Amino acid sequence: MPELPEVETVRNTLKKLILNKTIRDIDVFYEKMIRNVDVDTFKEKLVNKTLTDIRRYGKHLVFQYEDVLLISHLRMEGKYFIKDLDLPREKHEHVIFYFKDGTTLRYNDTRKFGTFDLSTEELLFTTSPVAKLGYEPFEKGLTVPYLYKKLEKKSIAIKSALLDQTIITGLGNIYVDEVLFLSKIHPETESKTLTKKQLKQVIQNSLIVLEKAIKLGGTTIRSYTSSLGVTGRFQNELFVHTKVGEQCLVCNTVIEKIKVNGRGTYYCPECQKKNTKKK
DNA sequence: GTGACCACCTGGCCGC
DNA sequence: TGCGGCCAGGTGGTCA
Repeated sequence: MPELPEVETVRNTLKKLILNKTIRDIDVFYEKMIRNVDVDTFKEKLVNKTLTDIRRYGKHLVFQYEDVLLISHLRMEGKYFIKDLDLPREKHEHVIFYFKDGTTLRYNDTRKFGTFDLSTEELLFTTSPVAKLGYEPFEKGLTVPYLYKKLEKKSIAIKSALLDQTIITGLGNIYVDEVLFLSKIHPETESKTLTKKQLKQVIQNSLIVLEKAIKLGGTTIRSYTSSLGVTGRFQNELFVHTKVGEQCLVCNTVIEKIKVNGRGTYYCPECQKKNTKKK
């Protein structure tokens, strides 16, 4: 599923291919995807607008169409494809943007989980989905004191806390497993018991994992593919995620899979121990 | 304020 | 072969 590195790959690919294109028309085949406006308003605001930039905040893509911002979240299986006008619509293409040059941008989403919101520069950081996001690992604001403050009263598992986009934005199920492995922290460890040294490890390893994943184009597990079928190579670098039954590359212990708050979670029971003392 | 649970949605897989 | 049930999971909403 697309996480921050995959979304960054999509952004870079789309930026090369559709920047400066002007929308002629839009077809919406699954109206529930458009969240904060009705479909008529959605079209009215975007038609005849030219794409001037594509930004990314966490896992959200923000298409800047002059004064209108189109916020797209790919959720589980969202993908963009650029196709010629005359190609027939495929089964899971739910939104099609028709450009004036005869090409189309098609949003394809098998599970229909993806979302679109409209916003403006003024409202982006106050009322849009982007406004709720915490710091990305790349941002200077993500510091040990910040994370300590956010977690000091939380009894939830650290795995759940790192998936909370209002604390750290950009980490998803795959990368949280990898970050916790590299940090030698058991995924069920109570968040408030983490030491500052461990939090430092979490921040450093988040940065390492995400930077490497972006460099390799993200992770291709099951369905994820970025625009035009570009696939990532980070799955070859995974230590624990999806490795259940395989030996840990560090200590040779068999990797286990558990559920943490309903999420499939992979870890090494030898390398990743729960904290025994409160800090 | 916090945390647990559920709904959203469909394809793939498994057992019968 | 066909069918039913379960699983996958990011996010938002609800409820205790």
